[in-house]
Amino acid sequence: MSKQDVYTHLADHGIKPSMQRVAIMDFLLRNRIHPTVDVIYSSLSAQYPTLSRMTVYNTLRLLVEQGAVQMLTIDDKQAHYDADITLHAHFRCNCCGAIYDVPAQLLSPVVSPHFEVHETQIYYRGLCTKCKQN
Amino acid sequence: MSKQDVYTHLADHGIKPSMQRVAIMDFLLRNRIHPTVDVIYSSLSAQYPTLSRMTVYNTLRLLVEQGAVQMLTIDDKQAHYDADITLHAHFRCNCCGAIYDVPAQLLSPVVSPHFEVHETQIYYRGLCTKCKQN
DNA sequence: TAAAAAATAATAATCATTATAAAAAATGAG
DNA sequence: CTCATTTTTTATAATGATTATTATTTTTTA
Repeated sequence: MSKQDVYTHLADHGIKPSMQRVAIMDFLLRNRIHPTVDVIYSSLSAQYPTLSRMTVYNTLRLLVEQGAVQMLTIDDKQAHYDADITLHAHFRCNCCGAIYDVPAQLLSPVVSPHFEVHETQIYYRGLCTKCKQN
Repeated sequence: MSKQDVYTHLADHGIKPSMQRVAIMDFLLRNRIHPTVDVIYSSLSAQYPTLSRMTVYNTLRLLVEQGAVQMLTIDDKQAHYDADITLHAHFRCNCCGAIYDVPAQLLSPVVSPHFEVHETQIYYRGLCTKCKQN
């Protein structure tokens, strides 16, 4: 995953690259931790001191609109973001808040002939290994 | 669905009945529209003028904790609530915001031997019939 | 190179939700 | 039944994620 790959990924989704967009997309591609806006902002602040939290919000909205990233609403407090847009489910630990990828069983895409489905999300919640032990 | 059924439903989940709790549970059982806190509060305000929005929040938290109601995070803006706790999925129209019940295909409950799954949610998003026509 | 457009940043505002504390209602012992 | 204790509800204020607004900077283009 080189910087060039990030440019390609953005271009594939019709997004013009800027320093900030590349940095945010790159962070999401390298850190598959389903970060929040604040995690992204805090992580990039050191390297990009002028970065604004607003730019993180704006960029993520753009990335989601263009289908380069998906937003997870598994956490009722704040949105999480995932650069992996292939079919998979998510597990969130109710104790530590960590979100894990889970292979998704294939679902019939036909919800109803009347509804036009654009997006499918499968969420599991419970306790992760670490938190079960404590 | 009589008032008595509401009392039974609450008792089955270890919840002591109060006028407010019965009213909120009753509303959820009769109105399968996946309402928000505000919809519930507004709908009951006429009949219960002293009802506080806080009581709606508190009661819903209790109902969810006791498993009498499930919270939906399909909408990133605000929580929606569903008295139907049987296995089913949800479809949300991105245009009008309405949330519909969708029969759920059975999912293997085994996410990972390491995770203890307490809850499963399946969300679809897209366009409903009405909004497709416009 | 200058004007126009796009993107970013700083600040303030919004709004769902939570925290806190006071008031009211229910419970229970004597 | 009555007073004290606990529980529930209510009112108010605070929090915090997100959005709106507007100024500034950067990029594009003529």
